Amino acid sequence: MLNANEIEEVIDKRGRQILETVIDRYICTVEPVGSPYLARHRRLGISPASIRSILNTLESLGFLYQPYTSAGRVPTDKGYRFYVDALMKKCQLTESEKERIRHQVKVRARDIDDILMQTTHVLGMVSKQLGVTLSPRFQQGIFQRMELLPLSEKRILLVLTIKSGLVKTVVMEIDASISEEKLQQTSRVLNERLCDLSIQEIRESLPQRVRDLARGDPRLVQFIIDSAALFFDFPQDEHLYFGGTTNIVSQPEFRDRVKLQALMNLLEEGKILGEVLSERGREGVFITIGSENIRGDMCHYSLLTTTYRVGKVEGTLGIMGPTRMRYAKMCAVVDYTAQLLGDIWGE
Amino acid sequence: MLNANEIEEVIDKRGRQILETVIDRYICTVEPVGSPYLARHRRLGISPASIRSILNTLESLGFLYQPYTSAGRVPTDKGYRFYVDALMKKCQLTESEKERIRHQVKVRARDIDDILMQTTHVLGMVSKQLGVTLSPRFQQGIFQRMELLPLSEKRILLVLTIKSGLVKTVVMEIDASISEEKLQQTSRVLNERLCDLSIQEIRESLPQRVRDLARGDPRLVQFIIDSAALFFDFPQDEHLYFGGTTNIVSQPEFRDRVKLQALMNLLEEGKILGEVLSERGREGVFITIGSENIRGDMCHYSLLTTTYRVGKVEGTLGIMGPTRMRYAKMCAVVDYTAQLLGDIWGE
DNA sequence: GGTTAGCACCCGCGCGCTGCGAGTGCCAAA
DNA sequence: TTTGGCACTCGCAGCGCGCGGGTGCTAACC
Repeated sequence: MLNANEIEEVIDKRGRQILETVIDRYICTVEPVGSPYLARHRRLGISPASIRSILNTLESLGFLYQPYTSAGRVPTDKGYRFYVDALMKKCQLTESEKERIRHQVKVRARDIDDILMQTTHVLGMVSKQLGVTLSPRFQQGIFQRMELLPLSEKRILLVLTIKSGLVKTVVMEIDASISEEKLQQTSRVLNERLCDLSIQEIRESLPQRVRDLARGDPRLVQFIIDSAALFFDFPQDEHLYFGGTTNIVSQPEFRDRVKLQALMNLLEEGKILGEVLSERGREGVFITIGSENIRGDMCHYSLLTTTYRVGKVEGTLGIMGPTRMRYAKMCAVVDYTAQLLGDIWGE
Repeated sequence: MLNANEIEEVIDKRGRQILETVIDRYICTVEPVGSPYLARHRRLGISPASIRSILNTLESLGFLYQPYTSAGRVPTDKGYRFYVDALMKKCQLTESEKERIRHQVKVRARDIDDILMQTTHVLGMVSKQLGVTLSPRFQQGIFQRMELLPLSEKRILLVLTIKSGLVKTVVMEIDASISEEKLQQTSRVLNERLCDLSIQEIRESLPQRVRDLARGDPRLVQFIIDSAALFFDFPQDEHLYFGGTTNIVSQPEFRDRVKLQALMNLLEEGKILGEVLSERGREGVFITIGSENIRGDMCHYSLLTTTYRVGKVEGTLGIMGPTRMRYAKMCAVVDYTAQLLGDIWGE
């Protein structure tokens, strides 16, 4: 973010006003903006000719470009960046918008999966872009308790609960039959040892922590140690939700079928987008615009994300769309939604 | 399905050959098929003129239509229906296709959710259509065991296992604190009473079955009875997966943006499609073509589904796409995939 | 010097015209 | 009943053209 002096150095006040107007206008109409419109629209008391010369300098600074000779101007990624950093006014959601989000998120909210799904959906709907959510990072959670339940002869259910209230179940297949009593003993002793550690700590030091167990079934303990990677390491476990494809498909930038298909690929594959999202741990709303996204084919989109908290566990949610989007509004939506999610889980 | 005589009554052999060729051709090219192509292609020893007269009768029977005067012919829904019922030869997948499906389904198959997701994805990929899967109908399952685990002061985790190996967890919030011992007692006695019943039976007769319990915590039992609808009734629980949007977006019928958007809506909303799928309990592959689908906007698509089994519990999987699709091949794909899913779960 | 009116010029877009070609229906002859 | 011939239909791609929005340049103006 630039401060006032630095901004002044780059463009003077009139330049900023014009850049802002161009961006606002282009976001609505998706058409190049020309000097006549700017002269008519803004009470700047400036003639089209003067505006043209300002547009010219804005273009030479790389904030605008002309799609072809003697067309109007279109913002560049750099232009949007300047807008976001220096020009954008903070936007508040109206009470009815907030209400709509609150309502939708709570519809049929039975478990965290439901909530995240609904949240993503409403993010998409309200923003008319694509809502994206990454499920909380389980590994940050604090171990609360584990339980081992017999399913059948050789299959055992491991139920892992995390302090924030998350519950995770894994089915184990073990090549030996173990009595129910042994199971209970084992889980009891494991619970004692692992209490209050984070999942990450457990994963890193499980063998040392449980090596010298007196009670419990040694084969089972060994099996759990061997499979620790599976139980306590959830690299792929960050589930990606997305919602609002309906909206984004109708955005004019996706007239081009190739682009649309690329987007679909990106979504369905999920891997790249998941990785990108999981690397975005920052305070506040984190915005990357177009070519600032270097991964995959993301360079045609803007991404607006923030961190939400479910107890002590963190996840990422946000909005993805064409670079042409209402950044101020989108910021507010993302921010409010993340906050709401934290509140709901607090209840 | 018509028998040989009935088929003969409707169209003679030459007519059937021509209808089949038109359909095969149209499926590849997505362009109206004309008499010159048919004369060239098939060694029928028949001139274009004769073919035209046959095409004429096929059209008057409603199997074909002309998109405009003096264009070639395009199959109607009724035409596809006749093709599927009477003309289509059973198609076998090649070993490499089977291998591909097997491989994909098992990638990262950790729990049933993963498997179904992967399955749906591969259904979409192999068919180049949209793969759709409805998760198993939990209510048909046979109760095996339940476990009550304390999460915190007033929150209890209910773990419900079903004979086929499915596991379901629900977090309960109860307005009283209950000792761990009481919990165990309660779950033990409930397990005795509910053993070997189907979830559906339990849902219908839970109060009668547990009314006169001597042991266990009465408040907890009452709470479980009161919430039986929540625990044992999973109307919305049939989760809908879909995969392969990438493919279907590139199908030429979705050039039309409105259609594409309608499709996206159908998918994302999920409700209608979910209902439609859940009503399709039939043996074998069940095919409905275009206007035969009366629900929602489904009348532009064909749906090909079958039932898969996970233990005793059934689910539905299939393929959805434009009416123009390779029905024989798609049948084989759907059939093989369902079978595979049963086998995997058997292991 | 910054601002502005005037002007020549640029270029995408929509429109109408046209010719081509694929395909048809009809008819008369085989 | 089949077939070759023929006139006709109609979508489509290509082309040319004029419109209009927008520009840059220049010369005059404050």
